[in-house]
Amino acid sequence: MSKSATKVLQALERVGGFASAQELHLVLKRNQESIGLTTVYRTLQNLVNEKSVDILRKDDGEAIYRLCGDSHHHHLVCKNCGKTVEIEGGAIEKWAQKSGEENGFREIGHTAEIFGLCSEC
Amino acid sequence: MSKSATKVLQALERVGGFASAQELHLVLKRNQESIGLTTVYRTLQNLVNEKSVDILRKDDGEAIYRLCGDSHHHHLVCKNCGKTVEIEGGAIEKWAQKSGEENGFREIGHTAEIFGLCSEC
DNA sequence: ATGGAAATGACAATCATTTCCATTCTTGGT
DNA sequence: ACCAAGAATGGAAATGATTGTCATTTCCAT
Repeated sequence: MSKSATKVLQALERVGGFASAQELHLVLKRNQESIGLTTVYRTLQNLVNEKSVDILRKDDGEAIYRLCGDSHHHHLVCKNCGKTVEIEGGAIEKWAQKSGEENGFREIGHTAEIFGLCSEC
Repeated sequence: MSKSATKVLQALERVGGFASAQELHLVLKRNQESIGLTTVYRTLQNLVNEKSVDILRKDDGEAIYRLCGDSHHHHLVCKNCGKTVEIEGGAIEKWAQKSGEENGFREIGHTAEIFGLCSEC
C-alpha cells in the first residue's frame, strides 16, 4: 500500500485543497504516473481510515478529499458568474466546535459555504 | 405537481425523520399509493427548492430528506448513526453576512453543517 | 531463489439519481 | 360539455461515482 499512497498524497499536495478521486486520478495521469482508478479509490479509503486524509461530500454527493492539517478555509461563491473568494472562517470554527461539544459530540468537523451576487453581477 | 407533493409529504410525516427517496417510494408503494420513483425524486427536488424539505447526505453519499420547520437553522449530524440535532446559528449568520459584504457581494446566503460522533457512537 | 501475503489494475457489477419520451391528466377558452 | 396546449407522470434506459472480482505483479523474509 506504500507506493500508491505516496503518489496519492503527492497529488493531494499538488492540488492543495479538496479534490475528488477522479480528479486525483487525472492529475496523476497527467504527471506520467501510472496508477489505476481503483487503486486511487482504495488508497484514499485507507488514508481516510488512518486519518491522514479528510473526506467530505459535495452537494451532489460526490466525495472530495484533502490532506488533514491543510489550512482550513471556506468559499464565497457568486451565484451568477461563479467567481470564488477564499475566506478565513475563524468565527465558524469556534461556533462548530462549541455547538458540537454542547451536544456531546466528538471529532467535530463542519462544512460551510457562502453564496451571493458579486459586485460585477 | 400537487397530488404527488401531497403524497410525498404524507410519507415524510409517516416516517417522522430522515428518509431517502428510495425509502419514501417504498413506503408509498406499501400504502397502495401509486407513484413512480421518478416522480418521487422530482417532487422532492421541488419541495427542497421551495424550502419545505431539508436535504442532506449520508456518509455513503445517498441523499436523505425530511420535513423542515420554517425557522432557519443548521444541523449537527452524527457521522456514524445519523442522529441529528438542530442548531441555532447566530454566529454563522453574522459571519456569512460580514464576509460577503467585505467582498462586495449582495443577496448573501449560506449553507453550513456540523458533523462528528455523538455520545453513543 | 522461493513461497506466500499484500498490492495493483482492468473490467464488470452496483446503486442512486437523471434523462428521455410516450402517455395521461388539467385547464382555460369556446 | 368539448378540445387543444401544456404540465405532470412513470417506466425504461442512461449516467456517473464507487465497489467488487480476480488474475497478475511486487515485496520481503527466509
